[in-house]
Amino acid sequence: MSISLAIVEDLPEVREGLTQFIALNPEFIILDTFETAEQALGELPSLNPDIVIMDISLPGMSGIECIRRVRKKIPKVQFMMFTVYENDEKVFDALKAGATGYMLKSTGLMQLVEGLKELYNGGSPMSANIARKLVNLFKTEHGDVEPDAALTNRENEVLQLLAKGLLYKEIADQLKISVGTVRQHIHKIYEKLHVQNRTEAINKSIRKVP
Amino acid sequence: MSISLAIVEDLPEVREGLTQFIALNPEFIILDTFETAEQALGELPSLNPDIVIMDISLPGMSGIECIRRVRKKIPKVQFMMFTVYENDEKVFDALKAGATGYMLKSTGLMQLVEGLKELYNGGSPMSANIARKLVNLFKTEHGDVEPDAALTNRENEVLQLLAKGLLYKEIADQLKISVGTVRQHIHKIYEKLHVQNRTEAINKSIRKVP
DNA sequence: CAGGGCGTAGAACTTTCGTTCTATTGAACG
DNA sequence: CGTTCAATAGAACGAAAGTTCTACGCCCTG
Repeated sequence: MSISLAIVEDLPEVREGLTQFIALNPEFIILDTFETAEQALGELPSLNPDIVIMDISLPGMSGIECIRRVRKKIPKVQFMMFTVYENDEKVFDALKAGATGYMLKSTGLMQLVEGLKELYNGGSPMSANIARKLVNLFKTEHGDVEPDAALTNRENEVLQLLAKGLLYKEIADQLKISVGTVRQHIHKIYEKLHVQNRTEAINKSIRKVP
Repeated sequence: MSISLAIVEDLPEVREGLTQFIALNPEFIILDTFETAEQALGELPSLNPDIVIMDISLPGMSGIECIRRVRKKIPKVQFMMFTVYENDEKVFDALKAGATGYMLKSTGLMQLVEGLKELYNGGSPMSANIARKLVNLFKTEHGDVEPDAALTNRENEVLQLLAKGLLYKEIADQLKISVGTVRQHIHKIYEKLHVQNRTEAINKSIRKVP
């Protein structure tokens, strides 16, 4: 059972290099290659490959936008980013859009081929540098909180209500305490979370837990 | 310049297998090996290796707890998990504790050695299955916010920034428009969403909390 | 080409938020 | 038994947020 591929890559040398190298490997079948996201967008839904190897910087529509749109039509296709971009924004945007593999062009074709197999088997192969970005983000969002940053029970109650968008007065009424106390609790919460306002506090605490 | 290692692993066969295989590779020096987390905890701070290869299931203290404690003393040491555990909780706990590499014992020694090099060079090598867990978590937490159809493009842009907790002034700066306009957009947003303030708007559009 | 939606902008105003300071009570701890 | 901390509370004040009104240029559509 072979793995069917499509390639979206504007540079002819890279595209052909990829095609030829992958063709050496009998597990893969390359169904088609595209130079632009627009072309790919038209053809991919009917091609329905197992995996699309996707560049990011393309003339016209970006590879990321292309993923977003193609996935609406054929959600089970896997996307392997294969690009030079290594900055956080591009990486995270690609993953948000639905890419599940992310290999840098600098890591070489051998690893790419290994990665394609892993991707097909449900893994998320990625260059170690890319994985590090994810790990770092994960740690900033879920990292062990400093001891003094732990909120008290009461503070957590207040935070829950705060997160609903209630006014201080409404929170006070609901908890049967005064507005002054509410203010006090909230002030402490902001202090412990190192934030300046309600929205930041919510983003830092509530939204973290899936 | 060689990479110095320590190994924490209770099973003698695995420990010795690792030692011997890695010894074949001249880039590495194994400073010491430990059978328990407690032993490691005592010795690692003075050994100060570049990388610690860490098992999770150990008699007594777990490898994860060990990482947590060792990192307090020598924060720059890198930890490579090398374990059979593949369930989400263990993986995420290890990463929270400070592990930066996570390879499954099933992936083989060759890849482990490759991973050690990548870890030393600032990457986060991990088995593709482990990376997939991270990617999935990332997507559930940062999943694309499909812009609310009722809002105009501009209004959606403003809402995104509003949701980050930015001040009106900051939103204005970022979008290169005046604060008056920002106020105007936000007012329209609240009107369309039938809400009274920032937090309610975010709950209704982005977080979809009822 | 008139009308409507959109994006822009500012003025004037009220409400809410957030900070700072001070103070009291009760529980926990060594 | 003093100390520390969570929870309570209020006063006073400045900083943002949010409302209301007005206005203009642009583009699209009937």
